[in-house]
Amino acid sequence: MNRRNRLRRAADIARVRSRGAKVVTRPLVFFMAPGQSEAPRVAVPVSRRFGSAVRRNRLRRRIREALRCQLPDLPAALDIVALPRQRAALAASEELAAAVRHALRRSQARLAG
RNA sequence: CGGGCCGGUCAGGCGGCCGCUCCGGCUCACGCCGGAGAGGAAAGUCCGCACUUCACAGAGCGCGGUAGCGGGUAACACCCGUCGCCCGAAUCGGCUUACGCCGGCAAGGGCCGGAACAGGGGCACAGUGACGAUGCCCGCGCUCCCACCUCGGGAGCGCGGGAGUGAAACGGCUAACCUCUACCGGAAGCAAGGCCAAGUCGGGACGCCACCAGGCUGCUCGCCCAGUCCCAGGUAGGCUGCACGAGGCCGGCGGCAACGCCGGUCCCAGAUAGAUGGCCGCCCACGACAGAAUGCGGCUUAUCGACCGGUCCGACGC
RNA sequence: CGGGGAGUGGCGCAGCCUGGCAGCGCGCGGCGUUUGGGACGCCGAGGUCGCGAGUUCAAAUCUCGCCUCCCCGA
Repeated sequence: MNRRNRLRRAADIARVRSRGAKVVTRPLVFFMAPGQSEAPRVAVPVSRRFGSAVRRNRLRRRIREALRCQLPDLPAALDIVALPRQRAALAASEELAAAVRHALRRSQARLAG
């Protein structure tokens, strides 16, 4: 997931979290909103309550990998914030990927409707 | 062979597919090719420096730190050597019926380890007495007084002794109490600091000739300066600082060592919601603690294991 | 990343600087008072002083090293 696909500015993250569409899955909470960029952009905030720097880095990398695998299916100009819940640290990689697919279906239905 | 102790190195490996960051080259561009890519503690932030800003950087007092001696270093509370004190197994010696107790010996480990006749302060409880005692108790001797048949009582002086209490009793302890001596230390910190862009651009207080604002800070002096502070409101972007360094490796020389000098060789992370990941196969003793954020030297703490080296004691063999 | 502060009964705090007894308020338990409750009065229980070393005869207090929590700074 290269730099073009990252949601980087603090203001953008705050905008998506406050105004974006919200989809809740077992391991993750997704916020999605239309963005100004051509490419889809993603941010994964991991707070201190997930443990040490090693544990936080590992959780963020696994979530980002799950998102990267679905990157070709993402619509352009969509900003996503994937916020992990407490049980996300124990979730298997397949569970994270399923959560991403589920969120994508829900958002497409919501945007179409 | 048995036992004790010390030091160092590494931090799963190989292969395949899909991905991330930086650098170099090519390309109008999408992109392609090549190279590099977390730690011994990156951690805690406990010390020491570099660097930057703060009156154009000064003085005195205060305050803080260090502490045998010598050396190393950019510097240190770190490291090395050495002196002193303490700890330190079996075997050994002594005692004991025995359990066991006492004493001494190694490698090695630990020590904020200057000064208590420069001064001030403190030493609870217990105890006659605790920082001082020419004082308390007991015994003996001498003198005097009271009483006197005898036993006796009191005062003073001299000599001798004081079990026990307690950490400590005419001799100490405490400077990780103040203090003294020697040496060191200006303060704040890369969210420091510099440049650019965007943006709101109201109100109040003090000051603008010399003290009376502020700046170097706790105080005094000196110096600088036209702004300083508070409330409300706005911004939360980019570049730089920022990675060639007290640098790594190899060899030689000096030194007991820490370390230094000389020569050769190498370029070795640089993110900014923050780069090392995901999946699969094989091997083994089945993988711990843990993720750079200005850089470096230490200390401390966490840590599954693997390997290497050194040293001391005892027993046996030659 | 950097700077600062605090851990003491169940809760909120004092004591620490200047070392020897851990105390205050609320809460809790029992008794009294009341028809009962509250309030009030009397009595009482409850603390490894965050953890581990060191200095001292003696440490909540002094020194050093850890742990947890909180606050501030572009």
